[in-house]
Amino acid sequence: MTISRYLEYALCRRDTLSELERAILRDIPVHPASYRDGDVIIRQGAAPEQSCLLVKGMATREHRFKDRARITSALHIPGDFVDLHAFLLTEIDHDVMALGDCNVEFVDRAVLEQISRENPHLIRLLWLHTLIDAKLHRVWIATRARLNAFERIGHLMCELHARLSVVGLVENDAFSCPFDQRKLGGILGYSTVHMNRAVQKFRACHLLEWSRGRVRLLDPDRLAALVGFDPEYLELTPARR
Amino acid sequence: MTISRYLEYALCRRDTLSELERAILRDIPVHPASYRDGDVIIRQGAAPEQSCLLVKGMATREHRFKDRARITSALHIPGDFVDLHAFLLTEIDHDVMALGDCNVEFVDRAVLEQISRENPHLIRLLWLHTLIDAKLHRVWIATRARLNAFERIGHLMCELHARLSVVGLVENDAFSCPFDQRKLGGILGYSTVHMNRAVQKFRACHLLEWSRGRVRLLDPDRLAALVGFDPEYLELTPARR
DNA sequence: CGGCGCGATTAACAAATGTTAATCAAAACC
DNA sequence: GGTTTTGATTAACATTTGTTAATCGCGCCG
Repeated sequence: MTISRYLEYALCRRDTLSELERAILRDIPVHPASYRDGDVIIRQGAAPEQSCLLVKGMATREHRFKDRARITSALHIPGDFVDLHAFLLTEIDHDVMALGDCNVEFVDRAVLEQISRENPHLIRLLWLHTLIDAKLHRVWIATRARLNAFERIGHLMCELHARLSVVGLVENDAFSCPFDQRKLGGILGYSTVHMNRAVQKFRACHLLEWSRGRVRLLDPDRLAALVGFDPEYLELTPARR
Repeated sequence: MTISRYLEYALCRRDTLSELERAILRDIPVHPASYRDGDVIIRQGAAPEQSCLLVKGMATREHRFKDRARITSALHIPGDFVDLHAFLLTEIDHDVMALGDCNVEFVDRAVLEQISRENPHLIRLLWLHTLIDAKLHRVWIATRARLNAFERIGHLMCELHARLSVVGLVENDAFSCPFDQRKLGGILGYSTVHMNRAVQKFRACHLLEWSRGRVRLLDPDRLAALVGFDPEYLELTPARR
Protein backbone atom coordinates (compact mmCIF):
# COMPACT_ATOMS: atom_id res chain seq x y z
CA MET A 1 0.00 0.00 0.00
CA THR A 2 1.27 3.48 -0.73
CA ILE A 3 0.88 6.63 1.22
CA SER A 4 -2.51 8.26 1.45
CA ARG A 5 -3.45 11.45 -0.22
CA TYR A 6 -3.03 13.18 3.14
CA LEU A 7 0.64 13.31 2.45
CA GLU A 8 -0.11 15.72 -0.34
CA TYR A 9 -1.92 17.90 2.15
CA ALA A 10 0.76 17.40 4.70
CA LEU A 11 3.89 17.92 2.69
CA CYS A 12 3.04 19.75 -0.51
CA ARG A 13 1.00 22.52 1.00
CA ARG A 14 3.87 24.79 1.88
CA ASP A 15 6.38 24.34 -0.87
CA THR A 16 6.65 23.98 -4.63
CA LEU A 17 7.43 20.40 -5.64
CA SER A 18 8.44 18.99 -8.99
CA GLU A 19 6.39 16.19 -10.50
CA LEU A 20 9.28 13.83 -9.83
CA GLU A 21 9.32 14.77 -6.17
CA ARG A 22 5.60 14.28 -5.88
CA ALA A 23 5.99 10.88 -7.48
CA ILE A 24 8.64 9.89 -4.95
CA LEU A 25 6.30 10.87 -2.15
CA ARG A 26 3.35 9.07 -3.67
CA ASP A 27 5.36 5.87 -3.96
CA ILE A 28 6.37 5.73 -0.33
CA PRO A 29 5.09 2.40 1.01
CA VAL A 30 3.06 2.56 4.21
CA HIS A 31 1.55 0.25 6.80
CA PRO A 32 -1.89 1.36 7.95
CA ALA A 33 -3.13 0.91 11.53
CA SER A 34 -6.10 1.94 13.67
CA TYR A 35 -6.33 2.88 17.31
CA ARG A 36 -9.08 3.46 19.83
CA ASP A 37 -9.39 6.37 22.21
CA GLY A 38 -6.59 6.29 24.76
CA ASP A 39 -4.37 3.81 22.93
CA VAL A 40 -0.64 4.47 22.94
CA ILE A 41 0.46 4.80 19.31
CA ILE A 42 4.11 5.44 20.05
CA ARG A 43 5.68 4.84 23.42
CA GLN A 44 8.03 7.19 25.21
CA GLY A 45 11.56 5.75 25.10
CA ALA A 46 13.70 4.41 22.33
CA ALA A 47 13.04 5.99 18.95
CA PRO A 48 10.77 3.84 16.80
CA GLU A 49 11.83 2.32 13.49
CA GLN A 50 8.86 3.89 11.76
CA SER A 51 7.44 7.34 11.39
CA CYS A 52 3.75 7.83 11.81
CA LEU A 53 1.43 9.90 9.65
CA LEU A 54 -1.98 10.63 11.14
CA VAL A 55 -4.75 10.27 8.56
CA LYS A 56 -7.95 10.32 10.62
CA GLY A 57 -8.85 11.51 14.11
CA MET A 58 -6.60 13.31 16.56
CA ALA A 59 -3.61 12.40 18.69
CA THR A 60 -1.74 14.02 21.57
CA ARG A 61 1.88 14.03 22.58
CA GLU A 62 1.98 13.31 26.29
CA HIS A 63 5.00 13.45 28.53
CA ARG A 64 4.79 10.82 31.22
CA PHE A 65 6.47 11.41 34.58
CA LYS A 66 7.48 9.15 37.42
CA ASP A 67 4.58 10.33 39.53
CA ARG A 68 2.27 9.20 36.70
CA ALA A 69 1.37 12.77 35.78
CA ARG A 70 0.80 13.27 32.05
CA ILE A 71 1.36 16.58 30.35
CA THR A 72 0.23 17.27 26.81
CA SER A 73 2.69 19.21 24.68
CA ALA A 74 1.05 18.99 21.28
CA LEU A 75 -2.15 18.09 19.51
CA HIS A 76 -2.10 16.46 16.09
CA ILE A 77 -4.65 16.34 13.31
CA PRO A 78 -4.88 14.50 10.01
CA GLY A 79 -1.94 15.23 7.74
CA ASP A 80 0.54 15.60 10.61
CA PHE A 81 3.64 13.47 10.94
CA VAL A 82 3.43 12.82 14.65
CA ASP A 83 6.95 11.65 15.33
CA LEU A 84 9.17 12.93 12.61
CA HIS A 85 11.12 14.49 15.45
CA ALA A 86 12.35 11.08 16.43
CA PHE A 87 13.94 10.64 13.03
CA LEU A 88 17.32 11.92 14.16
CA LEU A 89 16.94 11.65 17.91
CA THR A 90 17.94 8.63 19.92
CA GLU A 91 14.90 8.69 22.19
CA ILE A 92 11.40 9.96 21.85
CA ASP A 93 10.58 11.98 24.93
CA HIS A 94 6.83 11.45 25.02
CA ASP A 95 3.99 9.09 24.21
CA VAL A 96 1.78 9.68 21.20
CA MET A 97 -1.77 8.74 22.19
CA ALA A 98 -5.01 8.43 20.27
CA LEU A 99 -7.49 11.15 21.21
CA GLY A 100 -10.65 9.46 20.12
CA ASP A 101 -10.46 6.74 17.47
CA CYS A 102 -7.91 7.32 14.78
CA ASN A 103 -6.16 5.89 11.75
CA VAL A 104 -2.49 6.23 10.96
CA GLU A 105 0.02 5.12 8.34
CA PHE A 106 3.52 4.06 9.28
CA VAL A 107 6.51 4.79 7.06
CA ASP A 108 9.77 2.92 7.60
CA ARG A 109 12.58 5.13 8.76
CA ALA A 110 14.82 3.40 6.24
CA VAL A 111 12.71 4.84 3.44
CA LEU A 112 13.01 8.33 4.82
CA GLU A 113 16.72 7.79 5.34
CA GLN A 114 17.11 6.90 1.71
CA ILE A 115 15.10 9.87 0.52
CA SER A 116 17.12 12.09 2.81
CA ARG A 117 20.37 10.88 1.26
CA GLU A 118 19.23 11.18 -2.31
CA ASN A 119 16.99 14.20 -2.43
CA PRO A 120 18.12 17.24 -0.45
CA HIS A 121 15.03 19.17 -1.40
CA LEU A 122 12.72 16.59 0.10
CA ILE A 123 14.72 16.50 3.33
CA ARG A 124 14.22 20.21 3.53
CA LEU A 125 10.52 19.57 3.23
CA LEU A 126 10.60 17.15 6.14
CA TRP A 127 12.80 19.52 8.08
CA LEU A 128 10.32 22.29 7.39
CA HIS A 129 7.61 20.20 8.97
CA THR A 130 9.52 19.76 12.17
CA LEU A 131 10.27 23.49 12.17
CA ILE A 132 6.57 24.25 11.99
CA ASP A 133 5.97 21.86 14.85
CA ALA A 134 8.60 23.72 16.83
CA LYS A 135 6.92 27.00 16.01
CA LEU A 136 3.69 25.58 17.35
CA HIS A 137 5.50 24.57 20.51
CA ARG A 138 6.71 28.12 21.00
CA VAL A 139 3.24 29.47 20.47
CA TRP A 140 1.94 27.06 23.08
CA ILE A 141 4.60 28.26 25.51
CA ALA A 142 3.65 31.88 24.89
CA THR A 143 -0.07 31.20 24.92
CA ARG A 144 0.06 29.40 28.22
CA ALA A 145 2.10 32.15 29.79
CA ARG A 146 -0.16 34.94 28.56
CA LEU A 147 -3.71 33.66 28.60
CA ASN A 148 -6.11 32.47 31.26
CA ALA A 149 -8.26 29.37 30.97
CA PHE A 150 -11.06 31.04 29.03
CA GLU A 151 -8.67 32.58 26.55
CA ARG A 152 -6.62 29.44 26.11
CA ILE A 153 -9.71 27.53 25.07
CA GLY A 154 -10.50 30.23 22.56
CA HIS A 155 -6.97 30.21 21.23
CA LEU A 156 -6.96 26.44 20.86
CA MET A 157 -10.24 26.53 18.98
CA CYS A 158 -8.93 29.21 16.63
CA GLU A 159 -5.86 27.11 16.03
CA LEU A 160 -7.87 23.96 15.32
CA HIS A 161 -10.18 25.91 13.06
CA ALA A 162 -7.23 27.14 11.01
CA ARG A 163 -5.33 23.86 10.91
CA LEU A 164 -8.36 21.71 10.13
CA SER A 165 -9.40 24.09 7.36
CA VAL A 166 -6.20 23.29 5.52
CA VAL A 167 -7.09 19.62 5.33
CA GLY A 168 -10.73 20.25 4.49
CA LEU A 169 -12.19 19.23 7.82
CA VAL A 170 -14.11 22.44 8.59
CA GLU A 171 -17.65 23.08 7.36
CA ASN A 172 -19.35 26.36 8.13
CA ASP A 173 -16.83 27.08 10.85
CA ALA A 174 -17.70 23.78 12.54
CA PHE A 175 -15.38 20.83 13.10
CA SER A 176 -15.15 17.62 15.06
CA CYS A 177 -13.51 17.68 18.51
CA PRO A 178 -13.34 14.12 19.77
CA PHE A 179 -12.92 14.94 23.44
CA ASP A 180 -14.82 16.01 26.53
CA GLN A 181 -14.18 18.70 29.13
CA ARG A 182 -11.91 16.48 31.20
CA LYS A 183 -9.67 15.82 28.20
CA LEU A 184 -9.68 19.44 27.18
CA GLY A 185 -8.40 20.17 30.67
CA GLY A 186 -5.66 17.62 30.13
CA ILE A 187 -4.64 19.22 26.85
CA LEU A 188 -4.58 22.76 28.19
CA GLY A 189 -3.23 21.93 31.63
CA TYR A 190 -6.29 22.68 33.73
CA SER A 191 -8.48 20.82 36.17
CA THR A 192 -11.84 19.54 34.96
CA VAL A 193 -13.70 21.88 37.26
CA HIS A 194 -11.90 24.90 35.99
CA MET A 195 -12.47 23.89 32.38
CA ASN A 196 -16.15 23.75 33.12
CA ARG A 197 -16.11 27.27 34.53
CA ALA A 198 -14.46 28.53 31.37
CA VAL A 199 -16.67 26.57 28.98
CA GLN A 200 -19.76 28.05 30.56
CA LYS A 201 -18.35 31.51 30.13
CA PHE A 202 -18.03 30.73 26.44
CA ARG A 203 -21.61 29.69 26.20
CA ALA A 204 -22.68 32.89 27.88
CA CYS A 205 -20.85 35.07 25.37
CA HIS A 206 -22.05 33.30 22.23
CA LEU A 207 -18.62 32.91 20.67
CA LEU A 208 -18.72 29.18 20.22
CA GLU A 209 -20.99 26.19 20.50
CA TRP A 210 -19.64 22.88 21.72
CA SER A 211 -21.71 19.78 22.11
CA ARG A 212 -21.54 16.10 21.25
CA GLY A 213 -17.96 16.27 20.03
CA ARG A 214 -18.56 19.10 17.59
CA VAL A 215 -17.40 22.72 17.87
CA ARG A 216 -18.70 25.66 15.89
CA LEU A 217 -17.13 29.11 15.97
CA LEU A 218 -19.95 31.62 15.86
CA ASP A 219 -17.72 34.60 15.16
CA PRO A 220 -14.18 33.49 14.26
CA ASP A 221 -12.85 36.99 13.75
CA ARG A 222 -14.10 38.35 17.03
CA LEU A 223 -12.83 35.29 18.84
CA ALA A 224 -9.40 35.61 17.23
CA ALA A 225 -9.23 39.26 18.22
CA LEU A 226 -10.30 38.49 21.77
CA VAL A 227 -7.56 35.92 22.39
CA GLY A 228 -4.88 37.47 20.19
CA PHE A 229 -4.82 34.60 17.71
CA ASP A 230 -2.63 35.23 14.68
CA PRO A 231 -2.58 32.38 12.13
CA GLU A 232 0.79 33.47 10.79
CA TYR A 233 2.53 30.95 13.01
CA LEU A 234 0.88 28.05 11.24
CA GLU A 235 2.90 28.87 8.15
CA LEU A 236 -0.06 27.97 5.96
CA THR A 237 0.91 30.00 2.94
CA PRO A 238 2.93 28.16 0.32
CA ALA A 239 6.42 29.39 -0.51
CA ARG A 240 9.43 28.19 -2.45
CA ARG A 241 11.97 26.70 -0.08
CA MET B 1 37.07 35.57 9.44
CA THR B 2 35.99 31.96 9.84
CA ILE B 3 33.69 30.44 12.36
CA SER B 4 34.77 30.20 15.96
CA ARG B 5 35.66 27.03 17.70
CA TYR B 6 32.24 27.10 19.32
CA LEU B 7 30.85 25.58 16.19
CA GLU B 8 32.79 22.47 17.01
CA TYR B 9 31.09 22.39 20.37
CA ALA B 10 27.80 23.28 18.81
CA LEU B 11 27.65 20.95 15.88
CA CYS B 12 30.15 18.16 16.35
CA ARG B 13 29.15 17.19 19.84
CA ARG B 14 26.31 14.91 18.93
CA ASP B 15 27.38 13.20 15.75
CA THR B 16 30.37 11.60 14.12
CA LEU B 17 31.82 13.83 11.41
CA SER B 18 34.42 13.09 8.78
CA GLU B 19 37.51 15.25 8.58
CA LEU B 20 36.18 16.68 5.31
CA GLU B 21 32.93 17.67 6.98
CA ARG B 22 34.76 19.30 9.84
CA ALA B 23 36.84 21.23 7.34
CA ILE B 24 33.71 22.48 5.58
CA LEU B 25 32.37 23.72 8.89
CA ARG B 26 35.65 25.34 9.87
CA ASP B 27 35.78 27.25 6.62
CA ILE B 28 32.36 28.83 6.95
CA PRO B 29 32.92 32.62 6.82
CA VAL B 30 31.33 34.62 9.64
CA HIS B 31 30.69 38.23 10.63
CA PRO B 32 31.20 38.88 14.34
CA ALA B 33 29.07 41.32 16.34
CA SER B 34 28.57 42.39 19.96
CA TYR B 35 25.45 43.41 21.86
CA ARG B 36 24.66 44.96 25.23
CA ASP B 37 22.05 43.81 27.67
CA GLY B 38 18.57 44.28 26.23
CA ASP B 39 19.63 44.79 22.61
CA VAL B 40 17.52 43.17 19.93
CA ILE B 41 19.79 40.85 17.96
CA ILE B 42 17.12 39.59 15.58
CA ARG B 43 13.77 41.27 15.18
CA GLN B 44 10.43 39.49 15.01
CA GLY B 45 9.16 39.61 11.42
CA ALA B 46 10.70 38.73 8.12
CA ALA B 47 13.29 35.98 8.27
CA PRO B 48 16.82 37.37 8.33
CA GLU B 49 19.39 36.76 5.61
CA GLN B 50 21.85 35.48 8.16
CA SER B 51 21.89 32.86 10.86
CA CYS B 52 23.29 33.75 14.22
CA LEU B 53 25.62 31.67 16.36
CA LEU B 54 25.95 32.78 19.97
CA VAL B 55 29.54 32.64 21.17
CA LYS B 56 29.53 34.52 24.48
CA GLY B 57 26.81 35.48 26.95
CA MET B 58 23.16 34.53 26.84
CA ALA B 59 20.17 35.44 24.72
CA THR B 60 16.41 34.95 24.96
CA ARG B 61 13.74 34.36 22.38
CA GLU B 62 10.89 36.72 23.22
CA HIS B 63 7.48 36.82 21.61
CA ARG B 64 6.19 40.36 21.43
CA PHE B 65 2.45 41.00 21.49
CA LYS B 66 0.31 43.94 20.57
CA ASP B 67 -0.26 44.84 24.20
CA ARG B 68 3.53 45.07 24.56
CA ALA B 69 3.70 41.93 26.68
CA ARG B 70 6.85 39.88 26.12
CA ILE B 71 6.98 36.16 26.69
CA THR B 72 10.23 34.20 26.73
CA SER B 73 10.11 30.86 24.94
CA ALA B 74 13.76 29.88 25.00
CA LEU B 75 17.11 30.71 26.56
CA HIS B 76 20.31 30.39 24.57
CA ILE B 77 23.90 29.89 25.63
CA PRO B 78 27.24 29.89 23.80
CA GLY B 79 27.34 27.32 21.02
CA ASP B 80 23.65 27.68 20.15
CA PHE B 81 22.41 28.69 16.74
CA VAL B 82 19.69 31.08 17.85
CA ASP B 83 17.69 31.35 14.66
CA LEU B 84 18.36 28.32 12.59
CA HIS B 85 14.60 27.85 12.73
CA ALA B 86 14.16 30.78 10.43
CA PHE B 87 16.23 29.02 7.77
CA LEU B 88 13.19 27.52 6.05
CA LEU B 89 10.43 29.68 7.49
CA THR B 90 9.19 32.86 5.90
CA GLU B 91 8.91 34.79 9.14
CA ILE B 92 10.61 34.60 12.48
CA ASP B 93 7.97 34.67 15.17
CA HIS B 94 9.98 36.23 17.98
CA ASP B 95 12.77 38.62 18.84
CA VAL B 96 16.15 37.33 19.90
CA MET B 97 17.46 39.61 22.64
CA ALA B 98 20.76 39.88 24.45
CA LEU B 99 20.49 38.80 28.10
CA GLY B 100 23.50 40.60 29.46
CA ASP B 101 26.32 41.51 27.10
CA CYS B 102 27.01 38.98 24.41
CA ASN B 103 28.98 38.20 21.27
CA VAL B 104 27.64 36.47 18.19
CA GLU B 105 28.81 35.39 14.76
CA PHE B 106 26.55 35.70 11.73
CA VAL B 107 26.60 33.16 8.91
CA ASP B 108 25.04 34.01 5.56
CA ARG B 109 22.02 31.92 4.75
CA ALA B 110 23.40 31.47 1.26
CA VAL B 111 26.32 29.55 2.71
CA LEU B 112 24.03 27.24 4.62
CA GLU B 113 21.85 26.85 1.53
CA GLN B 114 24.83 25.71 -0.44
CA ILE B 115 25.96 23.26 2.23
CA SER B 116 22.43 21.97 2.44
CA ARG B 117 22.37 21.28 -1.30
CA GLU B 118 25.74 19.63 -1.43
CA ASN B 119 26.10 17.72 1.76
CA PRO B 120 23.05 15.83 3.02
CA HIS B 121 24.85 14.69 6.12
CA LEU B 122 25.58 18.22 7.24
CA ILE B 123 21.97 19.28 6.67
CA ARG B 124 20.97 16.46 8.94
CA LEU B 125 23.29 17.92 11.52
CA LEU B 126 21.61 21.31 11.27
CA TRP B 127 18.22 19.64 11.30
CA LEU B 128 19.24 17.75 14.42
CA HIS B 129 19.99 21.03 16.11
CA THR B 130 16.55 22.39 15.46
CA LEU B 131 15.07 19.09 16.65
CA ILE B 132 16.89 19.44 19.94
CA ASP B 133 15.60 22.98 20.23
CA ALA B 134 12.10 21.64 19.69
CA LYS B 135 12.66 19.02 22.35
CA LEU B 136 13.66 21.78 24.73
CA HIS B 137 10.47 23.62 23.85
CA ARG B 138 8.43 20.56 24.75
CA VAL B 139 10.25 20.20 28.03
CA TRP B 140 9.50 23.83 28.79
CA ILE B 141 5.84 23.24 28.07
CA ALA B 142 5.77 20.23 30.35
CA THR B 143 7.86 21.89 33.04
CA ARG B 144 5.66 24.93 33.18
CA ALA B 145 2.54 22.81 33.42
CA ARG B 146 3.90 20.57 36.16
CA LEU B 147 6.06 22.64 38.42
CA ASN B 148 5.48 25.60 40.68
CA ALA B 149 7.69 28.67 40.83
CA PHE B 150 10.22 27.18 43.23
CA GLU B 151 10.57 24.00 41.20
CA ARG B 152 10.78 25.81 37.88
CA ILE B 153 13.75 27.78 39.11
CA GLY B 154 15.40 24.56 40.20
CA HIS B 155 14.68 22.93 36.88
CA LEU B 156 16.06 25.86 34.92
CA MET B 157 19.24 25.84 36.98
CA CYS B 158 19.68 22.10 36.41
CA GLU B 159 19.21 22.65 32.71
CA LEU B 160 21.71 25.49 32.57
CA HIS B 161 24.17 23.47 34.61
CA ALA B 162 23.95 20.60 32.12
CA ARG B 163 24.02 22.71 28.98
CA LEU B 164 26.81 25.00 30.13
CA SER B 165 28.89 22.01 31.17
CA VAL B 166 28.97 20.84 27.57
CA VAL B 167 30.65 24.04 26.47
CA GLY B 168 33.02 24.17 29.42
CA LEU B 169 31.36 27.05 31.23
CA VAL B 170 30.81 25.33 34.59
CA GLU B 171 33.43 25.23 37.35
CA ASN B 172 32.72 23.40 40.57
CA ASP B 173 29.03 23.39 39.80
CA ALA B 174 29.07 27.18 39.48
CA PHE B 175 28.27 29.20 36.39
CA SER B 176 27.50 32.73 35.32
CA CYS B 177 23.86 33.85 35.19
CA PRO B 178 23.77 37.36 33.76
CA PHE B 179 20.34 38.30 35.07
CA ASP B 180 18.50 39.47 38.18
CA GLN B 181 15.28 38.32 39.85
CA ARG B 182 13.10 40.48 37.63
CA LYS B 183 14.57 38.94 34.49
CA LEU B 184 14.35 35.46 35.90
CA GLY B 185 10.66 36.15 36.39
CA GLY B 186 10.42 37.21 32.77
CA ILE B 187 12.10 34.03 31.60
CA LEU B 188 9.96 31.72 33.72
CA GLY B 189 6.73 33.65 33.39
CA TYR B 190 6.37 34.95 36.93
CA SER B 191 6.05 38.30 38.64
CA THR B 192 9.10 39.76 40.32
CA VAL B 193 7.50 39.47 43.72
CA HIS B 194 6.75 35.82 43.31
CA MET B 195 10.26 35.11 42.06
CA ASN B 196 11.58 36.66 45.21
CA ARG B 197 9.40 34.41 47.36
CA ALA B 198 10.78 31.35 45.56
CA VAL B 199 14.40 32.49 45.59
CA GLN B 200 14.25 32.93 49.34
CA LYS B 201 12.92 29.43 49.72
CA PHE B 202 15.97 28.24 47.82
CA ARG B 203 18.29 30.01 50.15
CA ALA B 204 16.56 28.47 53.10
CA CYS B 205 17.02 24.93 51.82
CA HIS B 206 20.70 25.27 50.87
CA LEU B 207 20.33 23.82 47.38
CA LEU B 208 21.82 26.72 45.50
CA GLU B 209 23.63 29.98 45.98
CA TRP B 210 22.89 32.91 43.70
CA SER B 211 24.56 36.27 44.04
CA ARG B 212 26.22 38.83 41.81
CA GLY B 213 25.30 37.05 38.60
CA ARG B 214 26.75 33.72 39.61
CA VAL B 215 24.91 30.52 40.55
CA ARG B 216 26.33 27.52 42.33
CA LEU B 217 24.45 24.26 42.75
CA LEU B 218 25.26 22.97 46.21
CA ASP B 219 23.84 19.51 45.60
CA PRO B 220 23.07 18.97 41.91
CA ASP B 221 21.78 15.43 42.34
CA ARG B 222 19.39 16.25 45.13
CA LEU B 223 18.15 19.29 43.25
CA ALA B 224 17.61 17.25 40.09
CA ALA B 225 15.65 14.65 42.03
CA LEU B 226 13.57 17.31 43.74
CA VAL B 227 12.41 18.93 40.51
CA GLY B 228 12.36 15.81 38.34
CA PHE B 229 15.16 16.96 36.08
CA ASP B 230 16.29 14.35 33.56
CA PRO B 231 19.14 15.46 31.28
CA GLU B 232 18.16 12.93 28.61
CA TYR B 233 16.22 15.59 26.76
CA LEU B 234 19.32 17.61 26.10
CA GLU B 235 20.55 14.86 23.80
CA LEU B 236 24.09 15.41 25.03
CA THR B 237 25.45 12.00 24.21
CA PRO B 238 27.07 11.65 20.79
CA ALA B 239 25.59 9.23 18.28
CA ARG B 240 25.96 8.41 14.63
CA ARG B 241 23.17 10.03 12.66
C1' DC C 1 -40.53 1.89 32.77
C1' DG C 2 -36.66 2.17 35.94
C1' DG C 3 -32.01 2.01 37.25
C1' DC C 4 -27.20 2.75 35.88
C1' DG C 5 -23.37 5.32 34.35
C1' DC C 6 -20.98 8.97 32.65
C1' DG C 7 -20.09 13.52 31.78
C1' DA C 8 -21.50 18.16 33.28
C1' DT C 9 -22.31 21.16 37.00
C1' DT C 10 -22.13 23.27 41.55
C1' DA C 11 -20.35 24.39 46.11
C1' DA C 12 -16.93 25.32 49.49
C1' DC C 13 -12.57 25.85 50.55
C1' DA C 14 -7.30 25.83 49.79
C1' DA C 15 -3.13 26.99 47.29
C1' DA C 16 -0.52 29.45 43.88
C1' DT C 17 0.33 33.59 41.78
C1' DG C 18 -0.47 38.58 40.48
C1' DT C 19 -0.68 43.61 41.71
C1' DT C 20 0.53 47.65 43.91
C1' DA C 21 3.09 50.17 46.72
C1' DA C 22 6.13 50.94 50.38
C1' DT C 23 10.64 49.96 52.43
C1' DC C 24 15.32 48.18 52.71
C1' DA C 25 20.17 47.37 51.41
C1' DA C 26 23.96 47.44 48.94
C1' DA C 27 26.40 49.06 45.00
C1' DA C 28 27.46 53.16 42.15
C1' DC C 29 28.21 57.82 41.77
C1' DC C 30 29.91 62.51 42.97
C1' DG D 1 31.07 60.98 53.18
C1' DG D 2 26.76 61.72 51.34
C1' DT D 3 23.58 60.86 47.70
C1' DT D 4 21.52 58.30 44.12
C1' DT D 5 20.24 54.24 41.98
C1' DT D 6 19.04 49.76 41.48
C1' DG D 7 17.61 45.51 42.88
C1' DA D 8 15.77 42.86 46.88
C1' DT D 9 12.29 42.44 50.22
C1' DT D 10 7.92 42.88 52.63
C1' DA D 11 2.99 43.69 53.23
C1' DA D 12 -1.77 43.59 51.99
C1' DC D 13 -4.98 42.28 49.07
C1' DA D 14 -7.09 40.42 44.53
C1' DT D 15 -7.39 36.88 41.04
C1' DT D 16 -6.75 32.50 39.08
C1' DT D 17 -6.70 27.86 39.59
C1' DG D 18 -6.81 23.38 42.21
C1' DT D 19 -9.19 19.91 45.24
C1' DT D 20 -12.75 17.31 46.94
C1' DA D 21 -17.07 15.86 46.99
C1' DA D 22 -21.80 16.12 46.18
C1' DT D 23 -25.48 16.60 42.78
C1' DC D 24 -27.63 16.85 38.33
C1' DG D 25 -29.22 15.35 33.79
C1' DC D 26 -29.56 12.55 30.23
C1' DG D 27 -28.70 8.64 27.32
C1' DC D 28 -28.42 3.66 27.45
C1' DC D 29 -29.71 -0.80 28.61
C1' DG D 30 -32.33 -4.51 30.66
